[in-house]
Amino acid sequence: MKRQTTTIKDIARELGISPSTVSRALKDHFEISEETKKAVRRVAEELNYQPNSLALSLRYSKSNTIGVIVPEIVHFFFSTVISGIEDIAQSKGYNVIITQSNESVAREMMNIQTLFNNRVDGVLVSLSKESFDYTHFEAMMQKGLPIVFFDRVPDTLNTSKVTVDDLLGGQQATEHLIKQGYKRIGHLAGPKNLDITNARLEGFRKAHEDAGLTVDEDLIIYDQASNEGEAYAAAFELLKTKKPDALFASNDLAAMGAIKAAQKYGKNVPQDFGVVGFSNWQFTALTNPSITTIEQPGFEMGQHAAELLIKQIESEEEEVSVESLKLPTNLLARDSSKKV
Amino acid sequence: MKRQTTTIKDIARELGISPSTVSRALKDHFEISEETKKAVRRVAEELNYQPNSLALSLRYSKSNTIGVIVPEIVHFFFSTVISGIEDIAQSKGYNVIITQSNESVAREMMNIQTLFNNRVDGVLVSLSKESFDYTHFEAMMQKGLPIVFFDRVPDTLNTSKVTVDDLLGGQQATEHLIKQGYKRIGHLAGPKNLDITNARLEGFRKAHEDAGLTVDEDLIIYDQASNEGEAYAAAFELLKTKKPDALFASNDLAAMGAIKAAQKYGKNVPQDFGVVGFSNWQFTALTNPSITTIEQPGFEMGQHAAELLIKQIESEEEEVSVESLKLPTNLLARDSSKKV
DNA sequence: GTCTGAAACGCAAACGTTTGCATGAAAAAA
DNA sequence: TTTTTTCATGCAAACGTTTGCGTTTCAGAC
Repeated sequence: MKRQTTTIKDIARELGISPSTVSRALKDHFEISEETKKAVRRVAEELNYQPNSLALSLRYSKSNTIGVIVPEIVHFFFSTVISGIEDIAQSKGYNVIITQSNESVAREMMNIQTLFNNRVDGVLVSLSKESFDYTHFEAMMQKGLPIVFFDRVPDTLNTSKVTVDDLLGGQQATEHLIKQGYKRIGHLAGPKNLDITNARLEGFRKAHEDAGLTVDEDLIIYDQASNEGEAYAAAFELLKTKKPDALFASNDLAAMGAIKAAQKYGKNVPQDFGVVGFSNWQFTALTNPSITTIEQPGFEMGQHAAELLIKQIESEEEEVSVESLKLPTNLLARDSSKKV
Repeated sequence: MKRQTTTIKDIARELGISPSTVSRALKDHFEISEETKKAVRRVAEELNYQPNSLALSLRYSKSNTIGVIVPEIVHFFFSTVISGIEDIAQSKGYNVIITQSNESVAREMMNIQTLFNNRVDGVLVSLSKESFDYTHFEAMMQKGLPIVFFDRVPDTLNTSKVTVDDLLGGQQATEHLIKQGYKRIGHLAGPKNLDITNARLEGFRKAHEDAGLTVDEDLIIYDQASNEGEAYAAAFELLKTKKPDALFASNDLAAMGAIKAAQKYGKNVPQDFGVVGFSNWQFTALTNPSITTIEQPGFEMGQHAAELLIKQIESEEEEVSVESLKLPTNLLARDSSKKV
């Protein structure tokens, strides 16, 4: 079935004038007479004229579209960020094309290429787990494609990024546990090579330091937190051998595993064992006990990233301005850590 | 910063031939000599030529882009559907533009208009809660824009739709409870005006009928299931007055509320009170007890909807073929209903 | 020598819009 | 009346690509 649209030419034909006059009339150009303008507007209304964005994009070499590459859409945090992106984009007249890398660099490279070929005005990226090499992004940036990274950002590339203040988050979590009166606090950390792992750990240390406590290195377990079962096992082992009385887990799933381990071990959460997670996944408010966690401002992150990108797109200047934003985290104190 | 791209003209200039020859050479046209083809391919490679999709879209009046309108992205089910859409779209060479209605008709109308103006080849829609009038969609369809609805579909419009078999789901949930030995099963239903509410309720009745049981109408509560607290109150009240020994909730949040109410009331879940939810939200596997629920195949729904749409887009025929798909649900038996 | 035919390529229009410049008519000034 | 000015509109090119049709060139047939 053919798409039925009315173009400027149709209006022109209808009125017996030229397309250029119609174009100008619609833009309220001063050189067009009131009469003609009125007639054009009337016919445009009648035929329900809608400008063809494709033609405009070609003409101006600007598509008013921004591309997004996320590891996966089905993820509370990422979908929240996307929602924030969509919010700003919408308000500034941009469309949003979503692609997912599924944590694969190969797919990521395909995506950025496709987006480029589709002439998006800029791209927002959160890296896949496999991405340690950033040359595919660099190449695009050299061709003049504005890119802003968020959450999972490249360490070396000189580019705009928006992240969460993981150090602060780690600090808030730990500080909270200390204030609640827990003494031997363990940490289920992420993989050692990730920036966020180290930042959260640093926050963990800083909170101890600020409270005049020393960190027992044996209570820090790396890379056993990628899912609930793994965390359960690690926490159980830790309970048996090192006798912690609280645990700061680097994500909420791990926190859940830790709680179950503690309960299995015979501890009462939170009375004799406190747990704090990270990310504020939806389920944390629903479990029993509900889980204390660190809220990451995903929506705001999307908004800021989109704003930064659009600013860059619409900037007249030759050299791009590089800005880095670190958004503050927020402690959500729930039942899993309320000793009193 | 100007975007730096190479066009067919650049290649033509470089070789001193005409753009048309370059175009044909790149498409391996038979009227172009081997020599020229080779030269063109070499230069195209050198200059890293990438065809301008915008120009192609304009030329062919086809953008290879499909639009999506969902109530909200930050929702496990919808993001799963989107993921399925993206999967098919990607494999068939389409881009996906995402918009959200935020449950507002006004926004929905804006979105469909924007998508149309951006010349998407077709649109996938899940209705907002406010959408009882479908004229804005009808208008677009009359203009030749293919639309396929999914999940929340219009009852009257003659169009392709993909839904979940809610009747089957309600039946599976209820049947399961009956088989587990529960006798007085209540139902926290959705709003009365929704199709899904009635379908699930019908399944609830059918299961009773099949088992030779009669439904106690007093055990059916409408529209008290939109969040956890509401469901908690409704379930508690029901427990006090009507003494059910099990509850089929029309969504997982409500199931959670019902579990908490039952526990508060002194019941042991699942020993003396069984609960089944609907949707298989992520948290249902993590709670204590884990929640038995009905799995809705969101990813497959996205895939099917996208396939239907693309088929319609690429169909040569004048009149669109209307297809309705009902996807089977699946019972996930967990702890909240395992009496034995 | 002219003619035919095939091979290889170029011209120009088209998709829908914008915009610098030219053109036309009418009104005002000479 | 002629010239200048003003006002309103049209022409054509451009964005990048494709494609029907025409043109050029050259080899071979007559």
